[in-house]
Amino acid sequence: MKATFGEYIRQLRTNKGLTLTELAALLKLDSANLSKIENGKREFDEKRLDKLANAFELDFEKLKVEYFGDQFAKKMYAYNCSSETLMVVEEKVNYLKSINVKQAEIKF
Amino acid sequence: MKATFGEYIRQLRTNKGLTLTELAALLKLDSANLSKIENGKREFDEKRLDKLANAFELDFEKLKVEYFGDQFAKKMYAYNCSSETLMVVEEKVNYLKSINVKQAEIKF
DNA sequence: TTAAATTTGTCATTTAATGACAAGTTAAAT
DNA sequence: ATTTAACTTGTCATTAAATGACAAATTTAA
Repeated sequence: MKATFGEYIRQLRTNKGLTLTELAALLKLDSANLSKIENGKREFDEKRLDKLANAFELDFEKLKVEYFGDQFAKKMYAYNCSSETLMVVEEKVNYLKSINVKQAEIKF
Repeated sequence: MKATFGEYIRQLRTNKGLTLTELAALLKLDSANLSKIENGKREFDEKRLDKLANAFELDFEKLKVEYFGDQFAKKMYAYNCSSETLMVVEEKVNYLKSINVKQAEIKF
């Protein structure tokens, strides 16, 4: 998906023929703020990801990819992080997993 | 670098034979809070990345990779994001570059 | 055993995120 | 052209999260 998260939501919404007010109601937020979200002027609150998934019957795992992918990309772009950053993320995720495994082993 | 950002700082610090109090002074923060940072109980504030780079004569670009890599990895791990997320990040960074989104204010 | 170093707990303060609503603009329909 | 719904923008009070500060407890090393 080559778009910001805001653009992604707008696409979903317009495809389904919903107005800002209608979708905002489903997401339990103000239509003015949803407008800002779609236009990249506010962040979508991760607490509403489940409501978004329900509204459009989306696979939640894929939605997370879209959402967090957007978040990380914005930061990387804003701070001009080299693409090497992503390799390091992969390493570090594995490291965190390995530590967690060790902790779990100690428990039992 | 296979470690959390806190572990990374601790390594730098102990290699140089500094105490928490000494490094904390260089970073303009409380030694108790630096301890929490090294132990992963608080976040290192990005406003201090420059001070950290100075304290240890680090390449700033590499430090950013380490720092943001850590941040993203923690989130990915906490939310169990699939590794596909990183592909999406790459796509989205390119997308942001292509549409030349106005850069956020960068503090360093 | 004692002094320095580190860790932990707590809380007031600062800072950022959010909700809410008014006012403005755009777009479509008649 | 006027009206109406849809959308955008601006602002501000409130809420929630991050941070600073310091006391107290624990660990480490001399």
